[in-house]
Amino acid sequence: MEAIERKPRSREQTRSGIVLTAKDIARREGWQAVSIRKIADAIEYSAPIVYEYFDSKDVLLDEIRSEGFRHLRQEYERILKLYRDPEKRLYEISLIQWEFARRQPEIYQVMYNLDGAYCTLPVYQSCEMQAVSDIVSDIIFSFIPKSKESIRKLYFEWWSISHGMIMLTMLLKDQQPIEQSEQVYRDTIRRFVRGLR
Amino acid sequence: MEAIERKPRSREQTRSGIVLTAKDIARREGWQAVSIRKIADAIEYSAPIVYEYFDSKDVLLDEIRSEGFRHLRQEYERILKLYRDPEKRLYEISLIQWEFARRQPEIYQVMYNLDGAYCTLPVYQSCEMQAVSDIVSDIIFSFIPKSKESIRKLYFEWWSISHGMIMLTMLLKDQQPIEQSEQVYRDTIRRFVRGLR
DNA sequence: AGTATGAGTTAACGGTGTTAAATTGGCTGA
DNA sequence: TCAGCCAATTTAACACCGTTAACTCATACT
Repeated sequence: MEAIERKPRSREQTRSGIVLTAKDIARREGWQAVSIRKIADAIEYSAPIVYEYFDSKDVLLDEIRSEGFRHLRQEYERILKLYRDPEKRLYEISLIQWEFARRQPEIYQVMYNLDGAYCTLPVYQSCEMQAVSDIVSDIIFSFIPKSKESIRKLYFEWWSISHGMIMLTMLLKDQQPIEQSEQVYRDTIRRFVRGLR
Repeated sequence: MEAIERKPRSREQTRSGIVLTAKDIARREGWQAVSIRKIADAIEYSAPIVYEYFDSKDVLLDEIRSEGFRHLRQEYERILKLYRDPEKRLYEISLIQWEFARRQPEIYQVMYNLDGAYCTLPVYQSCEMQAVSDIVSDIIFSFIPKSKESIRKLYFEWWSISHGMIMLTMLLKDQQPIEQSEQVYRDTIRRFVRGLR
């Protein structure tokens, strides 16, 4: 029916092969080097095949981005199960964020259109991003049950500190040892969390 | 000798025309839409002419980036002349940073490779960026003359907060009124500056 | 046997950065 | 006046890009 001799792969395998290859090229050569033809070569198909799985390169990038947010969400929820103390929760979730950006920088890049990664589909209003935002907002709320506006503001602050430090660390990665950056990150987050009491 | 009838322009005029056009396209259509041919069309030349002024697109982007840092530096120094109090200085410089990113987002983008802007030349170790870093570091030092490492850490923190908030504001610009973001920015920076005492 | 289906390919369009070759036009020297 | 040169500028080309239409071809069914 469908089994070709080249290399029998299910539709799902091919699809995830595309995603995997895109991420692989991005990791090794940067997002600006990721092209449909290069992906097709790697999965041993011609370029138009990719379009049977993704309507456009934009949609492919969006998929990878969503995948990133879903992964982050899972990790967040793992932390929620592990700890009950809001202070501990927020601190550990911040470390998860750091680890994620450090271990999979190419995913972090495509999530926020950094360093040549460019996906035109808007990040905000994506339910995957909303989900991770909500988790953090909820933790902050359980901390200090203030008005929605206050929570929003504090979440805004938390995200800015975390994301800002991650970005600067990426920028200086050849200049400043990562351990040092991580120490500053931990200290600053800890101070922020303390400050919420 | 050199005056052509098309439109007599000096070498310097043509060069700045290229830069101006690049920024203009970036502002209106985003950096991913900036192409050598489009720039050439706008300045009424053919594409190869651009290469007589800039060795590559990368170098052109780098020039615009450096210009951005130089502009920022000038504004910083204006503040230094205006105020002597370190607290006031750091606060006002933070506002300058905010204003700059708000008024010329396309420049801010190319400075840090955001949203499709991508320049492969490294930002760090560029003396223009070093200059603005030094100004802020010096202010922090005059605040609390601690060790070089402490200053470095505090500068790292300041930059992260400022840059993080600016990025998140750009991300949410259609979601959240900019006045609200600005209020949070001011508050957070003020708190940071106070915290330095 | 003949045809329809579907997977996969090739070829094409208009775009990109970049460079070599060709062209133009004005000036100089004979 | 005309040949020749030089500099400015353009055309044409290369190899890539995202994307789509048209084509091939083997299989399955009538």
